[in-house]
Amino acid sequence: MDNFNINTLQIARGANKRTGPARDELSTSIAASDWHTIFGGAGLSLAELQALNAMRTVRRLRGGEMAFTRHQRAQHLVAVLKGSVGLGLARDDEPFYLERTVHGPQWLDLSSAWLGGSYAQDARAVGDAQLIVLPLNRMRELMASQPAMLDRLLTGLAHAIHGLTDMTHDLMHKDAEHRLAVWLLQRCQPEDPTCREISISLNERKRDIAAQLAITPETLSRMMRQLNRKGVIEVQGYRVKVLDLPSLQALARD
Amino acid sequence: MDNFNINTLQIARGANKRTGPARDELSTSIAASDWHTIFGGAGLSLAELQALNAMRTVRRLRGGEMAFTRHQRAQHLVAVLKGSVGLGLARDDEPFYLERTVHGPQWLDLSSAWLGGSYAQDARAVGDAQLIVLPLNRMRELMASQPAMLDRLLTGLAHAIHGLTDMTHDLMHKDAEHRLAVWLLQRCQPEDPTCREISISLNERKRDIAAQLAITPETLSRMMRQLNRKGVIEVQGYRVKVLDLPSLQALARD
DNA sequence: CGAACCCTTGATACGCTTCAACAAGAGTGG
DNA sequence: CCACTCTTGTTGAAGCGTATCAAGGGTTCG
Repeated sequence: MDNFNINTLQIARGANKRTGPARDELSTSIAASDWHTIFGGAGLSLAELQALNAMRTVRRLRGGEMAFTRHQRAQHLVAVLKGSVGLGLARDDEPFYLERTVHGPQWLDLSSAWLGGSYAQDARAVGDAQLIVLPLNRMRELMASQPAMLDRLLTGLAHAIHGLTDMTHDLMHKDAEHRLAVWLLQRCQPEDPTCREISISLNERKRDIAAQLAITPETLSRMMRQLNRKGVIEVQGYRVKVLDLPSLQALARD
Repeated sequence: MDNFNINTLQIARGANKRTGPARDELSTSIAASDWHTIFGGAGLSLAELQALNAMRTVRRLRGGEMAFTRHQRAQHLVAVLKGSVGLGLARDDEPFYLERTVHGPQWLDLSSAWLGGSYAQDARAVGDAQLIVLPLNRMRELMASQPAMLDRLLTGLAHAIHGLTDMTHDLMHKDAEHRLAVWLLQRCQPEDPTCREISISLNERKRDIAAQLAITPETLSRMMRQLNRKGVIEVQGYRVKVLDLPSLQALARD
């Protein structure tokens, strides 16, 4: 059958082979657009950009490498610049208890540092990834001189809270099919609405998708097939076509 | 059998009778200790206390009254001063979809206002309660003049994130018995450890406890009986005695 | 080629919900 | 005072949703 191997996506091998640790790099430049994405779209002043670029460290991670663990003291704000990083719980036995995946330019952990303790979760790079690391004390200084920066951080934290609130709500009251529908819709958001057929390409392992939905890979497979049978989507390996958008939205709405 | 009626606790009647709305009051005074509890225990300066008392409004709620709804624009930081307020989803049919309950002096919603949108959830007073309402624009001014206040807010937001992260973690991976054990332990924390018998008094309806644990009242009842049979706790109506603390901790630990 | 990893499918088991019935306390009104 | 109603919690039987276990096939790597 149309059974694609994940290696096509160049993810799993890197995530399971333990290649040597990557070195930190300072020489990488960060585009202003990436800063804007991370800080919520509002206009960053030139002074802010300069200050951020002066304090930031870029850390390159190979697939499977830990970004941080919950035993480390959190003294930095951490964002993902490129690639994907999974948040969850590392266990002695291999399987990483994945709970959430953070993609592209986005905050990875904005909250732990302020509490003066350790990180709340373990973080592991899914594929190769790049991290932006900002020391807390220098961020404090920046906030003192640039009050606008303060709002961006508060907004970021508030955004995280609302996302987690939604997540707990769904976990409490919605079943797996609903959560999958929400996830699929979130994934075909930026597509062109003029195109009649909306197509999603899954660029993670399906078991990682399942983990984020808090279901087993087996259940995810069954859900996919079920939606396929209903004519809502068409699944071909790592390619999902949305055939009946209204139905999918109905499943996600309630 | 030992079937206590909830009315003994003077909660349910107030929560279901729709008594008239209470009027806002400015004349209530707030103890400095309450401010400290809300803002995380660190020392608030005299100037900060004065500013907070100058901007705050105290709102008295009768049982069942809405504190805010997710259709209102969030322009205030809201804390619970006295009583308990439930966060969740109000539905057309009576039953309020309770997801979390906030007790005593504690933040109720610290995040929504920063996003410039509406509240993330509906909030409803469980019994009679008092709210502290702080206008966002005046909090901004205070933060500008008192940099320490900024840290307190960031810490509060970070604390909320960690709590929600734990919640999602438990919902994803832990069963009802575990969550109940965690809840019970959280409730007998401030008790005197020298006393051989730890006793907890449930001052909410059991169905509200169940809602917070994301289980049905029936399941909660069964779990209680199960723990009772195991000799871990002894249940008598709204009085729970912890007989075997180590066992309870073991259930909560993993 | 075998080994390792992935996904899928089926059978079975378990946890929890749903539905229904019942007991007991509190308020209400005759 | 009693009957009636409303609420709450409890208990049991049945059923749904998802996990678990086991087996099989596809692809890539060494």
